Order: sequence, then C-alpha cells, then structure tokens
Amino acid sequence: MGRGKIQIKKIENSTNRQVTYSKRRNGIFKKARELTVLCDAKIFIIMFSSTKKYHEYTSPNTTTKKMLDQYQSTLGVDIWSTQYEKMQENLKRLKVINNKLRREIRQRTGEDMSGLNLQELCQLQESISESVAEIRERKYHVIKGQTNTFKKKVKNLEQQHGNLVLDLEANSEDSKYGVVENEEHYNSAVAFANGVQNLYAFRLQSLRPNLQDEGGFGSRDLRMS
Amino acid sequence: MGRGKIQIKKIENSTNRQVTYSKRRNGIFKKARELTVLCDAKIFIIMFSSTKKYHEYTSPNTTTKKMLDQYQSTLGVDIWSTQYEKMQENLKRLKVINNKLRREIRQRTGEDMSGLNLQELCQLQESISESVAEIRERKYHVIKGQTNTFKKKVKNLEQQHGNLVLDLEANSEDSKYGVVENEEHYNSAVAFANGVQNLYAFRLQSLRPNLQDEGGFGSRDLRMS
DNA sequence: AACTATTTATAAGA
DNA sequence: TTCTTATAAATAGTT
Repeated sequence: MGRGKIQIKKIENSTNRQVTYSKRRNGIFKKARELTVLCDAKIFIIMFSSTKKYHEYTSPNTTTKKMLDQYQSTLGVDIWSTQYEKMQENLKRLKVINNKLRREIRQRTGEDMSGLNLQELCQLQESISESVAEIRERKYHVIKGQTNTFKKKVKNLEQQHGNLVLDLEANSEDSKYGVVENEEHYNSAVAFANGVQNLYAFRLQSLRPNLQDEGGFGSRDLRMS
Repeated sequence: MGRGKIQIKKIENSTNRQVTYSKRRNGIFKKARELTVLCDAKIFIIMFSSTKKYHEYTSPNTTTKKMLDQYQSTLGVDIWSTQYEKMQENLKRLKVINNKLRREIRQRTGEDMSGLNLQELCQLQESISESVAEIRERKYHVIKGQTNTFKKKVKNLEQQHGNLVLDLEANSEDSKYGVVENEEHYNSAVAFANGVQNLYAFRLQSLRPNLQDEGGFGSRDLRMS
C-alpha cells in the first residue's frame, strides 16, 4: 500500500526504517483504537523499536495491571513465578529460622523443654551456666568501670580542694574564710566518695539474690523405694 | 475500507461484531508481524474480545516475560507492587524479628552484652538464673521419670521371678534344676536394680559441675583503692 | 469462508 | 519531520 510494493524484510536504511516504524506503529495503534470501539474489545500493546524506544497502547476502561492480571488468570500462569517463588522460599526459610530461634530462646528460658533428653538438658544447663558466668564477668567489668570513674571524680575533687587550699593560703587576706569554705568542699567530696561506696554496696546486695538459689539437685530425695 | 465507510462506534449486531473483531484482529497481528520484521521491533499484544476470548501476539526472538520485564524496567514501575510490596514488607519484618531474636540469644549466651547497662545485666542474670532453676527442675522430672521406669522394670522382674519360682515348685520333677535357674534370674534382677542405682548416682555426679561455680560477685575485691 | 467495491494505510518523493 | 499522492492493503457488506 504505497507507491510500490515492498518485501517484508528488514529495512536496511536506518532513517527509512525509523520512518516506517513510526508510521506503521501509528497505524497499528489506530487500528487497535478502532477495534476497541467497534467490537468492545480490550487491547494492550507494547512495542520497542530497534533503538529501544518504547510505546504502548492500552484500551480505555482498562489498565495495564488489569490487562496483565486478566492475561495471567486466563492463561493460568504466573509470569512472575520465578521471582515470586524465590521470595516465597526466602519467606519460608526465614520463618523456619525464626521458629528455631524462638525455640532456642524458649529452651534457654526454660519455657519449653519438651523433647529434650537428659543429656541435652545437661548440655543446656552447662551452656547457660557458662553464660551466667560471662554475664557476671561483664557486670564486674561494668561495676569496675563505674568505680574507677567515681574514684577519678573523687581524686579530681581532692585535687581541686588542694588547689583551693593552696590558692587561699597564698591569699592572706581571705585565708580564714577560704579555709572554712574549702573544708566544706572537702567534706562534700568525702561524702560523695562514701556515697559511691554505699551505692556499690547496695548494688552488690541487689545482685545477691540471683547468685543464690543454687542449692543444686543433690538435696532432693531421689533414692528408690 | 470496504464497500462503505463506517463510523467508529460499537457494532451493535453481535454476529457482525464478532466477524469484524476476527478480521481486524488478524489485520493488526499481521501488521505487527510485518513491523517486527521490517523495523526489527519487538511487539507484544494481548486482546480480549467482548466475549472474553483471548488472543496474543509476541514478536519472535522474545517472550512474554522478557517483554514485560523490559516494560517494567523501562517505565521504572512495578506492576505487581501491591502483592510484591506486601511480600517485601513481610520479608523485612521477619528479618528484623530474626535479628532481635539472635541478639536476645547472644545476650543470653553472654556473647554480646554491649549496650547493656548494669540494671539490664542484673535483669538478664536474674532471668537466666530462673531459667537454670527451671531446667534443673525439668532434669529432676526426667530423672525421676527414668527412675520410676527402672523401678517398674525391677518390680516386673521380681514378679517374673516369683512366678517362675511358683511354677517350678509346682513342677516337682525339675524342681532342683528349676530353683537354681531362678536364683540366677533373681540375681541378675538385683544386679539390674543396683545398676540402675549406680547409673543414677553417676548421673547426679555428672550434673554437679554445673551447679557449682556460683561463688558470686561478693568474693571479688571491689573496694576503692 | 470467499468476493469485491471501497476505504484506508503507507512507500516514496517533495 | 510532515505533506502529498500513487498505489498496495485492509476490510464492510454481500453472497
């Protein structure tokens, strides 16, 4: 349909090919539009030119998604099965891991020990006892750190006090008043240091309860008869 | 292009509409085929007639999936966003939970206690100590169960022995031989019972180590300077 | 499904 | 690109 008949084979002239692509593309889209109206059809067309230019046609009253959903349900296939299934497998895997982790926690908290034999229970207890030891170690570390901090603060206050005493002794006019002032400083510093010790003592006490209740199993009467 | 010009509006005559749909559909597909060849284009067409009949055209050298993947990457949209996003959110959520669970375990095993302050450490230790108590309880339960089982087995053997003795006493001809036989039975039963007790004693001993090492924190010298 | 008068699409040229 | 136009192709209405 033109000035001359053409063979249906790739147009080698690039410009010519582009022009023909454009013209015929419009032709097809026009036909699609007409068919949509004439026959109440739903049409979805996507095209990529040799230069990767993209064009599409979607009938009115529908959307790309609707078309593809209908397409999938009609064909009974899932185009995305690959990706979708991968995701779903991943999801499944994560759920399994999740459950395992939860179970481990439940075992470690002693909430659920069904299915554990004596050996496993012993291992579990040993493992947890090791954990307690490590946590105790950590606690010690933290307390020591805090203690050191307090010690430094006290040292600092003492230093300040010393400096103040020196300063005030050097200043003869206000020496009386100054010393009194600084004694108060010193006392508060001591009080602070005591406070630290008290705090520490209090904490030690509060930790004790957890360290007890290790009466062990032997006290129970398990003899036969 | 036909015997008469037509208005582009829905063809009311159903038969006519079906015929036109068929003719024009073929026309479009032919044009698509030609354009594919002439211009090295890639075309994907799906159509649904008013009677929901489905037809498609996909250029050679490509597939539906390829076309739609290209379509999506070109447009930078995800047609399946609804389902896909839900899945992805779910995945994310699970991963977060997973990490939390792992962290909890690491804390409970004492592997990672960074970020825990003293109070949290105390709570953790208390919680774990409670767990140890529960596991100990469980172990006691299991051991008791096993002990009962062994007791029953011994009782059973004693019963069997008694029956054998009675049977053999009733049978006067073989009584001598029979009694000897049964004494051996009885001895093995006693040995078995002793074995049970020994086994139990062994187990108790093997549990002990885990019940110790609870010297507590107080023994450390934490006084200042 | 085939025919064919006509309309429509478009190849080549401007 | 877009317009023009001769001609090929598509197709509406008919059989």
